[in-house]
Parts: sequence; C-alpha cells; structure tokens
Amino acid sequence: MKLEFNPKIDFPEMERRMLEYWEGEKIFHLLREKNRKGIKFTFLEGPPTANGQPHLGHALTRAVKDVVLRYHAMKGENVFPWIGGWDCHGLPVELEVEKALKINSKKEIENYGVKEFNLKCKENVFKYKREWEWMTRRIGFWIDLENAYATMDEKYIESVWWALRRMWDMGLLEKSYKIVPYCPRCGTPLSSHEVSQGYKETEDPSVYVKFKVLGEDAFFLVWTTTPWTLPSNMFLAVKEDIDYVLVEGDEKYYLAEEAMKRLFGDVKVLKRIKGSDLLGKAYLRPIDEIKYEGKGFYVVSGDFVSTEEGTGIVHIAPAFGSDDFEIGKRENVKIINPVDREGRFIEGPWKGKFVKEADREIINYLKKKGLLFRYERIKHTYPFCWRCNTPLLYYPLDTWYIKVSTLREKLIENNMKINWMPAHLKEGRFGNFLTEAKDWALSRDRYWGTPLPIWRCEEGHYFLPSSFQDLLDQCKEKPEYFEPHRPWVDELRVKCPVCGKDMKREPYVIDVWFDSGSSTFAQFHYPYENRDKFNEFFPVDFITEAIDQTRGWFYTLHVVNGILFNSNAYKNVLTLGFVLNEKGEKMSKSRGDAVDPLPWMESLGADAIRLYMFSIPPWRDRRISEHLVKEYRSRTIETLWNSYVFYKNNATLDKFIFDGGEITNKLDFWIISRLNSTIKCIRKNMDAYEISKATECIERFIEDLSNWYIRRSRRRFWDEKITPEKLSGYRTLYTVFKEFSKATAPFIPFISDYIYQDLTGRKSVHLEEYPSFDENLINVELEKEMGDLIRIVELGRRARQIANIKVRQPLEYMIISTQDRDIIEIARNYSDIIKDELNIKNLEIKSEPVELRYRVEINPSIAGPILKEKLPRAKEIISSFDTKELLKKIEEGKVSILGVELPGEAFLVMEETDPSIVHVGDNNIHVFISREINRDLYLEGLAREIVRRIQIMRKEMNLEYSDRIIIFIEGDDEIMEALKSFRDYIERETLSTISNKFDNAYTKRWDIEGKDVLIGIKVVKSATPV
RNA sequence: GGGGCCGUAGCUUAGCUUGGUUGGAGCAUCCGGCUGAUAACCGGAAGGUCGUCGGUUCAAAUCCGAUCGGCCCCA
Repeated sequence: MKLEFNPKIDFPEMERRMLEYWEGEKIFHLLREKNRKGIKFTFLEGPPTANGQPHLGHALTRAVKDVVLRYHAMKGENVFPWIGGWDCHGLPVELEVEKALKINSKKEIENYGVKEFNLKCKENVFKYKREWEWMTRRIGFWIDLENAYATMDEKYIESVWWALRRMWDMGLLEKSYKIVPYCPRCGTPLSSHEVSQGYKETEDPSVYVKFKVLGEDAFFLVWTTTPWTLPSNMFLAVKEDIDYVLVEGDEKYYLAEEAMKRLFGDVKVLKRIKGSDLLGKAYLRPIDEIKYEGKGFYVVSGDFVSTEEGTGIVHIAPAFGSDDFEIGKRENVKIINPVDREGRFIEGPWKGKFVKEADREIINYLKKKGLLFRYERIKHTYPFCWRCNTPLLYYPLDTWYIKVSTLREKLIENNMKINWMPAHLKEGRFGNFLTEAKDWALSRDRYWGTPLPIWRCEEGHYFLPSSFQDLLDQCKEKPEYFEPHRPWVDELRVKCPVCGKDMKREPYVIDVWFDSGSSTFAQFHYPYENRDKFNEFFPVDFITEAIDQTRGWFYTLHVVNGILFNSNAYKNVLTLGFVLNEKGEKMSKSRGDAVDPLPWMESLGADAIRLYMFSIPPWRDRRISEHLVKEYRSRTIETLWNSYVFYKNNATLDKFIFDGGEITNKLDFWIISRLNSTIKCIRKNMDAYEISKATECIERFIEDLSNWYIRRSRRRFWDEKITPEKLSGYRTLYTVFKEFSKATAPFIPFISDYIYQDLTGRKSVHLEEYPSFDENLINVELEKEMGDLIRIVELGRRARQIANIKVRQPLEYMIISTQDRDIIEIARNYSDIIKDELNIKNLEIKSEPVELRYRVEINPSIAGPILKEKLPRAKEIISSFDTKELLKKIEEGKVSILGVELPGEAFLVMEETDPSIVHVGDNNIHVFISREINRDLYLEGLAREIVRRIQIMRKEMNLEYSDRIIIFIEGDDEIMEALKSFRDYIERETLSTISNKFDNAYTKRWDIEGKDVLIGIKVVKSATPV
C-alpha cells in the first residue's frame, strides 16, 4: 500500500507510515536477498547493553552505522552479517538486580542464592530491549535484530572459552597478584569504570616525613597523603633526570630542587645532584613495627615521580599502589602487608584498626620519634566506593591475567593496518595506549558473567576445556542440565585429566570487555560452526562507536583478535563524538539530562535528526537541541520538499509524463551537471567515510536547485501552453528528483523514498542501485559560469539595495565592468537573465574601468617573495606615490622601488567610483546602476505594482492558476496612464481582461506609491478542476 | 598526575595538511525585497583581539613553544 502524496507534509507522520510500508513490503528483506551474491562489506555491531535506556547519543551511533551500511548496500554490496548484538554480562546488570532486591553486598547475594540471583540477572539484561528496538526502528536503522548475537548465549560463551583455551595454550594466561582498587566493605575489587564514578573531593592528611639516610647526617624528605601505608614502606623512588638538592634547614634534607622553593623558600643549598646520584642510598625505616627480614629500604628509580606535588622523593609501599607494586616486583622483594581484606591492621600497634582510622595515631607516632617534618590537611579527589561510600584501597589480590604487555610489538604492527577516523587516534590515543599496553586483569570476583573456564586440582594441575563436550567428557557424571553460567557450571564434578583428582573451578567470572572483544568470532559460534562465514567476515570492514570505546571495545577487539588471529580485527574504524546538551555538557544518565530520542523523532522526524547529525564531523562533540535541528531541517529537507511540491504541482497540471525526451535549455544542462558532480562528490566522500563532507554536497545541491534552478525556471512553467522549454524543464526536474532521491536515500531514507515512490511509482528507492555519475554530463565550465552569473546578479541586487530602489521598479541601465574575459563572456551570454533578474532595460559590458579613481596596493603574494623584508617599507612608499603615474608605470610593466624591479602583477589596482552612480564590486567584477527613473520607467513600475495587487486578490479569491478574470481599475491620472501603456502586460500576467467598472466584483482599495487605487475582479471562465 | 582532542561572529561551523589579496557559510538579529513553491521564498547590513601570551617569518587563524578553558581516556 503506497503512501499518498500530500503537499502539506507532516514529516513524522509520513515516516511512521513509511516504516509500516517497509515492514509490510519486507523491503529490508528484499534488499538483503538482492545483494546476497554481491561482494561482502562486513560490519560488526558494537553490542550495547540493553539494561539501560537508549538516549540521543545512541541514536547518533545507530544513524551513522545505518548511513554507511545503506550506502554500501545500494552499491550492491552484500552487507554481512548485518545483525545486531547485545552485551549481556557485567556488574551494571548485577547492581540493577541488587537494587531491585534491596540488597547490596556479596554476602547478601550468597544468602539470596547465586542461582536465583543470576536468573534475575538474565531477566534484567533485556529490561530496555523493547526501547532499544523501538529506537532502532524509528531512527530508520536497518539491522537484523531477530538474529542478533547475545554475549550470554551458550554458544557465544563456548566461543569465548575456546579463545581463553587458545591463549592458555599460547602461554598467555597467568595467575598473579595485582593491585586493584578494592572496597574493603563490599569485599570486591571495582572496575575502573566504577572507580571513576566514585571520585570525590575529600580532606586527607598531608604529611612530610623524614627518612634518615644511612651513614649520613641527613634525611630524605618524603610526602604522603596515606600515612597508614608508611609501616609498609619498602623503598623510596626518585626520577633519575630530576635535579635534587641537599639543603640545610634545622637539619639536612634531600629533596627535589623544584620542591625546595615551596617548602623552604630561601635556604642554603649544600649540594646539587641528579636523581640518578641518589640511587641505591639506604635509609632507616621510619616505622619498623612490622616484622620484616629481607632486602629493601633503599632508593630506586621511578619514571612516575614528579615534582609538582610533594618532594620529588616518593614513598613506596608495594602492597598499596600499582606503581609501588611494580617496583616491588622489579626489586624482587616479599611484600610487607599488615592489612587484611577488610582494611584492618592485623599486626603492630594499630592491630584491629581500620586503616584510615589509624592515620592519626601514626602521625603522632612519627611526631614522637621526631620524624615528622610537617603536617597539614589538604583537599583532593580520592576514589570512594560508589555504592557504600567507603574509601577504596589499592590492594594486592590474586588475579588471572593475559600477558598483553609481551605482545605490544605485534599489536602496534597490527594497528598500522587500520584506517582510523579521525587519523590522529592511530598514533595518538590508541597508539600510545598500545605502546604501554598493560597486562589484562581478567578475573572478577562476581556472579553474572562468563565464568572463567579454568579448573584446578589439589595437585596444582590446570584444566581448560576445549569445548563444552570436552568439559562434559571430563565430568564424573553427566549433569541433567547444562548451563555454562554460575552456579550450574560449578556443580559439575570435574576430574583432573592428569591425576584424576577432583577439580574446582577458579571461582571467577571474566571481565565483560573480553566478551565484547570476542564478538568477531563468537557471534558465529566460531570455530565450532560457520568457519567459512568467519573467514569471509574477518577482519571487519567497518566498525563505529563513540570515542570512549577507543580504550574500551576498539582496544579489546584489537587485543583479543590480535592474539588469536595475529591480525587487525577491523580495517576502518570511525569514532564518534558525544552528544552534548544545549549548554555544551555531556548528556549523562546520572545527571538526568539524557534526552530520550523518541519524542524528538516524533516531533522533528528521524530524517531531520539524522541529517543534522551527519552534517557535523562525526568525531566532534555536538550540541543538539530541537531548535537547532528544526532550523537545519528547514533549509535542507523542507527546501527539498518544497522544490518537489513545485515540480509536482506544475507537472500534474500539465499532465506531464516522463518521456525520456531531449533537454535543450542551458539551465537544465547546468542542474544536470550539478546533479552529476554532486553524486560524484557524495560517492567520493562516502567511500572515504567522510560523512559530513558528503552531507555538505547534499546541502549545496539543494541550495542550487531551489535557489537558482527553480527560481530561474518558474517563468517557463507558468506558460499556459506546453512549450519545448517547459518540457525540457520537466524532464530535467524528473531526472533530478529521481537520481537525487536515490543519492540521498542512505542519509534521509524516509523522505527520499517518499519522493521516489511518488515520482516513479516503483517499490522503494532502497531497492535501487546507488546512482552513478556521468563524467560527460559534468560541465565544469558551465558550473563555473553559472557561479559567476549568480555572483553578478548578487552584485546587482546589492547595488539596488544600496540605491534603495526595489526590484519591481525597472531601471534604464546597468554597467558591468571587469577585466576578466570569462566574466565578460558570461555577462554577454546571460544578459537576458541578468536583465530579467534585476529588472534592467539595458546592460552594458565594459572591459575598461568606468569613471574611476584608483587606488593601488601591493599584492603581497607576488611582491612578498621579491621584496622580502622590504615589503612594509615598500607599502609606505607606494601609498605616497601619485596614483596616475604609478598606474602608467604598472601598465608599462615595470616599477622599481627601493632598487628592486617589480612586475605589473605585483600590484593590485582598486577602482573607486563616481559617487553619482551606484557602484558595487568585489575583486574583479564591478557593477554600476543608474539611479534615474524617467516617466516611462515609473509607469512601468506602477504597472508591476498593480499586477502584484491583482495576484494577491486572485489568491484571496482562491482562484485556480488557470482561471480567467475580468478586472477594472480606478486611480489617478498616472495610474490610468500606466494602465493604458501596459495594458497587454497586465492582462497577460494576470490572465485578465481590463474593462470598465462592473458590479458583483471582488473589490479592494490599495495604496500604491501613495496613490489610492481601487481594483475589482470577477471570474469569467473557471478552469476545469485538476 | 600522564596522554589526547577541541577552542574561529550570539549559535552551528568552513578554512589549518602546503603561511600570502579583504577569514568563508548557515541560523538568529535588524533592514529590505518577492508574491503562481506562499503558514513558502530571496537579498543586504551589522556582527570576528581566529581562547591568551610568546617565538619563527617580509608575512601567522594556519608553523613552533607556553598558558587558560571545555571534553575524553588513563592513573
């Protein structure tokens, strides 16, 4: 069921009906079928989590995905697999469920039952699935959601397990201590995402501690905001190339020179040394309450040391910081850790105290021992658990990790094959991240996730199944029901393949980012199924997500696939900026100003939102408001629509049917040329993923079509008869709308299809080939000509404006003066258009300046390289020259200044006109119009005013365009004279016959140029209704 | 704390790679025009310390350095 044409379009309403039409006619399905044999264009959907509401930013991502995919599909490529995906696991889901169950700790989850808990999670995953699907549909994103992959599917998990087994075989999986942000109250490490949510301003102690240097009468001065870590101190770190000093205050202190000014001001410097000179120096532990035997307590090197805060000498407690931990590992020491997992001291004088509460006592302890240099309190940001508000600790925990750091070179090499948009990310943010790629802590102490597929027996043997079957084969008894999630997977009784003893699974789930990083192959259940499909798919041609995924999904894809397949995972990656609110702030769920895209689409239309989004370079943050979109819509989509309605109305009136006949008019050749060069421009840019540039091509074409082509063509369409000129115009417009709606179809799929279907009666624009351009129809000279012509006309309009004479008032003459041969040619060829547009009787074209005064300036782009530093001086000299003489010299081609000879081109000759006529000019075209209005011109102006009034009245009477009328006009002598002189013109323009006064007329009094005029109208012959 | 991006008119932005005549548009504003696309359309004017400071150069929005502000990622 086709949509009916309605000139008073309601965009959202049309779009809703179009969606129904597409679904009813299965257009998307037909498109996929049609392209099944085409070359593959592979795309991977970055899986969103459907347990949150979609907002405008998501709509942007989906629109961008869609325009690229539709474009490639229209080119006949087989977009593959063109399915959606859902990210299902992870802490956010657990937290939603905890909230619903009104619990908030692991203990409570265990009490509630992991099984019940995970079942709830599974339900909760798709809480907003319907909203996501609806938004996806409404924005016009064509993607198969019925066959979407989901990271919690058993098959998906099996593929992920396969990946981990492969990594194990490659020797890349290892278990070790790692420092993680940890909430001592909840008993769980937090993901970086959670940590960043919990940063808050807080007040902490800021203490400067004296560390006695062994064998020297001096102290290292050290700063910390966590005194409770001091009992665990094992090293001090300095940066080798920083300047340090030994100063003499009340005692002798080592510290960075930078810090000296802050802490001492003016002080006697005993010695200046580099950080490297301090390496290896031993010191006494300031607090030696915790027993420790082994090495430590000397100065080491640390790149992370800075002098902006503190003293440039950093206290290192390997148990409580990741830099610290790395140093502990490097120096190969046993870590001093007197704190348990609940954050309490388990030995020493502060035994039983929560660490933060021990701070005060530790400070007093230092004071007593005379080791406290200074104590104050500072405000700074520190992470807190965002659920329970407990300050986080950085704590060493057992963690499984992937040894990514050993693969850096490979990853960097693979990155070279990726086309990043924007390009700076490749070497910038992403490249940098790769060069310092850290080992990937994989295990999470949680419940709802892909279980870590590692079993261990008491002998220390490990088992990673190569498939579900492999795992079941290793079970003592087959379970009745198999489900890879917790807790079912942990109920399996696995025996060790090596020693036959009972095995237990390492009790973790894996980082959700590993799930999504596996989507390239796991979506196909590779390698258990679809090996050929995967091989055709990989590496992916195109992915796009918001820029925060650079270190999220883009990174994990790169790492997981880089390891498994020794390749880049994707060839082209487009990163998107964020959607900002009207104030320029990032919309966020937590701030509550995330815009629900649906009401916007219902009030503005999806096309309008799409095109607006496309018009901004994708990677830039964009402000968006209904106001901005509306504004943008009016000069793009609405203008296009108005143009179409104009064509449609006229063509319908003339019962025009496209016949493929000849095109004869120059203007028609021009717009056809513009059409072809526009298609060329869109294709070029879309092939390079330059969506905003392609959109600009569309904007420019709509402007040209409406503002010049249709404007200039109106008159010939008004002709009552069907003339060859008119036919040529209809043929042209038909072609333009047909091809242009195909060209815009990927961008604004609704209105494009609406126009296309209405015009051609065909099924859908989306089943057509993307239009190609004909190089023979692109006439670069003609396009330039028309551009110059528009420039001339605009100059003329400006001149009238300045002269304050409206266009309706005819003027005797206009002069175009230019030295540009092309412009002269154009002015001659198009003199009719110029005269008509500007309502000018005679046009004079001159190649020499008219009655001018001159101004001469140096042209720096030519004179600069010759004169160099003499240029400013030469400018001054020139301005003092006599202009006429200088001009003569320029004409002769030689001017010498400051002993340097300059060619004529080194000067710019400016023209200044006689003030008695109106002159307007830009650099090479000058336009002069005469201000004089003689009596004939004045009368003609009056006649045009009368015509205009009659037209208004026709409109008020709701007459058809072709209705004939009879009129009478009463006014003063001048009016009557104008009537007499321009009778034919008035009758022709208004389809009327002028007669004497009669009755039953529709009459109206008008004020024309201060004259009182009465006009009466009566219909004589009504046109047959259309 | 580290890295990256952005900063051009009230707003949305082009230009920056490769320095050179007067930094382009659109919207909004004001003024005007058009009146057979008409709840549509067109033009003009005004509006810019090109974030700031410094450097390179005969010449900087453009190249270099610093700095401020916004945002992102990491810690």
